[in-house]
Amino acid sequence: MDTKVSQAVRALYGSVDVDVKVTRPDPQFGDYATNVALQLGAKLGKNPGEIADQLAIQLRTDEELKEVQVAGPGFINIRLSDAVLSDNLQHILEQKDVYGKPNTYEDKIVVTEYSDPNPFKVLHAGHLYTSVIGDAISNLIEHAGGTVHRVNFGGDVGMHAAKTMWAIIKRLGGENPDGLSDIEQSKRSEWMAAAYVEGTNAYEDNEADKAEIVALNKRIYQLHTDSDHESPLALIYWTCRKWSYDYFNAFYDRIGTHFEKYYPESETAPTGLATVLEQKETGVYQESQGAIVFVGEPYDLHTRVFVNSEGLPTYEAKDVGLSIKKWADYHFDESIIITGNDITEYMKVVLKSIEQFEPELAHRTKHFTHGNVKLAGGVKMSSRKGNFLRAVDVLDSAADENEKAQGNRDEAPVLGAVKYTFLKNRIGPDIVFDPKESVSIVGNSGPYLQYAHARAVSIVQKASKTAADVALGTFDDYERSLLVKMTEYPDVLDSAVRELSPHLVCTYLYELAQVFNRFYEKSHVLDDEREGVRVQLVTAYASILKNGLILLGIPAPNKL
RNA sequence: GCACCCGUAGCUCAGUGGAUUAGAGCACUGGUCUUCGGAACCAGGUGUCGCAAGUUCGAAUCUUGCCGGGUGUACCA
Repeated sequence: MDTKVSQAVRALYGSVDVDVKVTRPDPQFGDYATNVALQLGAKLGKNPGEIADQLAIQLRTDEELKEVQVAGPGFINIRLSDAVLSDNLQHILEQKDVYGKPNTYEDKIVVTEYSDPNPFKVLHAGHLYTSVIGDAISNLIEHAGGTVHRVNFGGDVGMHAAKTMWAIIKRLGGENPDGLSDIEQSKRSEWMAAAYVEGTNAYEDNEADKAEIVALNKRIYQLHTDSDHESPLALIYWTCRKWSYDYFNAFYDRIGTHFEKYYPESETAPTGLATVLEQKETGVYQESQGAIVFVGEPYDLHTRVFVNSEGLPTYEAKDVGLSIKKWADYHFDESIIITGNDITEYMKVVLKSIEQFEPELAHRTKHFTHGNVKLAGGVKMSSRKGNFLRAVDVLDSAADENEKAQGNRDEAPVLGAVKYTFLKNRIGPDIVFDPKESVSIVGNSGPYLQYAHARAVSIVQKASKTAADVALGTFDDYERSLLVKMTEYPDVLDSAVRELSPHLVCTYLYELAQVFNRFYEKSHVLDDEREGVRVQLVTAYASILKNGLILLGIPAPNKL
């Protein structure tokens, strides 16, 4: 449609520099609309209404357009002919699940990094949120032709690990690895989460404990440097570290996310440290007050510590190491790091420092941020106080809700409800989550769409007529509005990929389902004289719904 | 203090690099249908689009200044 309008403009006004924009207006106005005449009016100093009239005359010569009307100060509203819509329907049916596939990332290698939980800590609602977001974005890029490598970065060393380990050792009555066998498998993650809280409180409240934790932190780094898997401390550390990864993997299995690679900080730290020390010689990093920093002020950023005065790499250096490792492992065209927006400024400093010695790497790296999950009523989550939402709490409350309504504990609608709740909003602002209200299973929700899909599939399976039985010809109003809505899908995907905005897909699918439900309410499919046509419409509709849901990471079973 | 993000219906949010009458869901009230699978459909809104200026034929959308909330700002991650 862009092309058609552009051609009409060129035919009448030559090569005017104008940004031809075609939108999808309210269906009562048309299938498409453009305000190009208003733009031209301003540019050429003519009456926009007259320009619109002339363009309309030009466009009416196109047989593929059924209606071209001028409205208001110079908008042009356009409707497609039924013949074109028939072609579109055939196209959807033939292409099936690849209908509307954009090629934005064709032949591109993309590394997406998200979720990033820390071993020795609990998975909270924020990890679930960022995992769902990261997954949907990865899916979108993949669908647009990219080769996507999903990776996960996590702190298996550092103060949080030391805090947890300190409390664990205390609970074991010393560095006594045998005591770990008393902890039941199902209790392990909770037990470690409690140890983290205990260690954090000790660190904040007691100077002597704090000193012990700081010392323990260094010893844990040393375990890695020495490849120590034998000493009592090492046995405790490696066992608990494995418990954490088991816990993560079980969780990712449950939500259907799979990472190709974990980058534990213990592996990126040495690379990061070495790089920072090396680049200190070239002047990228500087010594300051016993630490090694990157001075950000010349770039309108702030100064951050990369190696602390103990000689240990901070998160900054570990991130430098991570970037270098990812670059070496994948030689990506684009690296997308998806995190909360609280580290936006931090990441700018890290990337700016990398840009000094590895510009190509920095330029190909994109930091994409989302808001934080907040509890309703402005309650702040605090792991210390224990009033935070664990990731499993969110899933379990959705499961309870679903059981109340449907009487079963199927996971598909639970994932649908949770993921859709997280994805339907624009990525950026904080999202408010009310554990009591839980997640929605009616209205604009995942289960609504899953159900809509299952119902459509069920109808198709019962149909006796197929596409071949009927000539398409013309469409009635309900058929037509469904079909027009379906032709919008490629545009939606294109925007969603360009803007990495899964919520555009959510909004669209919901609107599509609403249009379908209106059609469905008024138009009988089976045993109707128009069964052949309608079955095709329902088939195409189901394939788009399924495609969209899968892109969002939401299961779309044929039966619920 | 400085930097960045966010203020749209009672609540949670859409609103595409400007436009035809600012829209959904939830909640509330009423209705539809002897279900092609009711997780449905239909009807019901007097919203200071945070406030105020500015630019324009036209601003929720762009600019500036305020107000309010959040986050970040050197040895945590």
